[in-house]
Amino acid sequence: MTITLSFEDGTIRIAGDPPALPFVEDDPRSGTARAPAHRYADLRDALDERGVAYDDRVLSSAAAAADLDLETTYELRPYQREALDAWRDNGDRGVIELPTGSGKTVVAIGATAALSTPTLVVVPTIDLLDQWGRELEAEFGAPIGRFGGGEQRQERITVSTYDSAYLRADEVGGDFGLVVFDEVHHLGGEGYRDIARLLAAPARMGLTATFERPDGAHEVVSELVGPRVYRASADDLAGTHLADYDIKHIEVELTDEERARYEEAQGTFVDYLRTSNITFRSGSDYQELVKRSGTDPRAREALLAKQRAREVMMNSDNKVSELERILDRHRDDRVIVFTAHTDLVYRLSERFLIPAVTNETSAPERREILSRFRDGTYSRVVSANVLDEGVDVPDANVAVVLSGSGSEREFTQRLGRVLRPKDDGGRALLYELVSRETAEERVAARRR
DNA sequence: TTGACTCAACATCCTTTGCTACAA
DNA sequence: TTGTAGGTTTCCATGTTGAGTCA
Repeated sequence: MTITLSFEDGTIRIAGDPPALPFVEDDPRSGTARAPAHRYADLRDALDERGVAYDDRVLSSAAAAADLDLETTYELRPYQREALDAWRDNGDRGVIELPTGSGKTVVAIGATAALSTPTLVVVPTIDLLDQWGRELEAEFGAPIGRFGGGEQRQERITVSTYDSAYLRADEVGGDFGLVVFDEVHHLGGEGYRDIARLLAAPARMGLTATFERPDGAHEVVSELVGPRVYRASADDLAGTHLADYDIKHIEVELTDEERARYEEAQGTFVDYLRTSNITFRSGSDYQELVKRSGTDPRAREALLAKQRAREVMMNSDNKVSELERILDRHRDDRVIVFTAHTDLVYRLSERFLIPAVTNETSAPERREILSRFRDGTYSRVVSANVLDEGVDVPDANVAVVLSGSGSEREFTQRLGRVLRPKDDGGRALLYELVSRETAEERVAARRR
């Protein structure tokens, strides 16, 4: 009896009598065997290896028959070519790690053209949905489908948000031969990883500037998309394809009043740790404290105190004074200011008359501000985390990080905002402001 | 079509003191 | 002996996004 493979609700249905394979399970309800859709390529390999004949109906007729005959006019830069080759050598699977501004999109376009198969591109934001849509349309001269932002139109090349892909993967999972995950580190999220599980696409490409995740979930991404096959850092490309840069680390003192508030709050936190048998041996022990805070008022008070201490050290007055000096020094430059708190964003915006972009800024207003930043009407902009990722931010040459998390990813993304090569060949500059003798010194050390 | 709202999901959040098991 | 990695799980707060609903 011949084996027949087909796609059904995010799984591969295997009718007939398949050999025992570790990822194939019996499905008593349908009387057939099933494998998770993402194992499609493995399944075919295993059957081929055993010389088992099978009728493959997994990819919908459109996807299976399609030779889109795509061509790209892009001339790949040497590192882009190497990345694409490494990905192809790994059986059209794997993650490519390239810094912001180095042209990750171009590599994906190269892959799409090379495979000429129906392609799904998954992106985290609507902004990126639009950008990819425009770029693919211009490059291939074909209509580009969209899942997300109020549209649900499928084409042979379709761009989707992670959220819409999550909602539709079990239904359209058999329609694409190639899937590209932009900012693929998001795929490690508990829910999003199901997207990759429900798609049958044998060819998979992940793109990111920061592959590794502090919670280790990049291992899951490796399983679902493939291992990291190529990596170039900002340092590798600085001076040639990206701007050279300097990082200036500036320490500021807390005022007496801030110091008192900081010590009081931080003391409350540390005291609780000392008296409650909570040890911080590894990062996730913080979760233990959070859990306790649900039932233990003292734990809750300790966390709130920690929150207050963080606010004091991150938003200290002397950082604002220091920013004033920096802005003065860089009158003729294009400056992006980053903070960790929206309150501070608005304070800075009022005091220095800088346009602010936060999550509360409406989409049209945000477009307006960024467009004026692009054409030079505005030379400065201040934001919390909105501009870190997934937004097309016009190039700047000076970044000021007033405060941030210990996340290496956040830091890399912020640095990436100033790394596009400068017309005059000038260097980019990132200022990092840190309150002396506070936990912020550790935080800053951790992110690098 | 728009704008406002709600909701769910994701990400970060972190410190000293030395437990325990195991590998080099 | 010395050095290093190990195991556990649902939520204090803030910032951000996309989807969905309704006027």
